[in-house]
Amino acid sequence: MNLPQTKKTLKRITKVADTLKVISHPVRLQILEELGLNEPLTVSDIKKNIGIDIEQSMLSHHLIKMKDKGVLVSRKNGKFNLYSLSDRQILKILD
Amino acid sequence: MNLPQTKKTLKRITKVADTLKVISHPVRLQILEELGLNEPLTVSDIKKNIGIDIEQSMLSHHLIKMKDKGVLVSRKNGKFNLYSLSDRQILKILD
DNA sequence: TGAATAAAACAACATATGTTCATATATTTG
DNA sequence: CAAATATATGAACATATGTTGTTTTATTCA
Repeated sequence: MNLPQTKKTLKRITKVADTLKVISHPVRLQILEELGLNEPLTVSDIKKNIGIDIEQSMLSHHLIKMKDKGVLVSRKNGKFNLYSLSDRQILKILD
Repeated sequence: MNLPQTKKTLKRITKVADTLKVISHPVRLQILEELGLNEPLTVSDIKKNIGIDIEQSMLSHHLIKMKDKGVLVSRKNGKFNLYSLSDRQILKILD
């Protein structure tokens, strides 16, 4: 393999770094994977679905951080908060 | 886009997380990009080539961390240390 | 209305990470 | 051999991040 490459600006590279940084965590990757299979999902559904047992508040923190960085989006529906991927391209990284 | 996905084991996901974590830094991404264009490179070449002005020891730290996590490999040639990517697939992430 | 549910917010702390600076090691070369 | 060059190592510190536990806020529903 030999990808053609244009050099990226520092700004663009910093953006990539920020995105990677916020998903570089086992729980967060599992959240992404879960949303890759089924989208959108409520916080409680994600809690149920991902393999790990995790505190509600911890999960909420993870979700909000990823939302802050633009990896996830959410919309409210009654008392539920539905999360989804803002760009499914990110799933490629899981390989 | 709709990628077919098999759920990954926690171990595998943790491995991915570790790899992403160690490259989630603007300088490190630029190192990868540089090695993507021209490989292998000495530490001093990398220092010259990447856009940012960076301390020698800092650069060394970055390189060694990425090497520790298996992202880079290095071999010695005289007083030079030649670094290269251990898997060029990683370059895909830069997009 | 008040209990129950869903989720966010906040505070406190521990650990990890990035950074700087100073020093050490290895190799080449005059 | 001494000086110069290339790179790694290590200590010290600041900042960022993950984690836990507790408390709010919003919403539904009996």
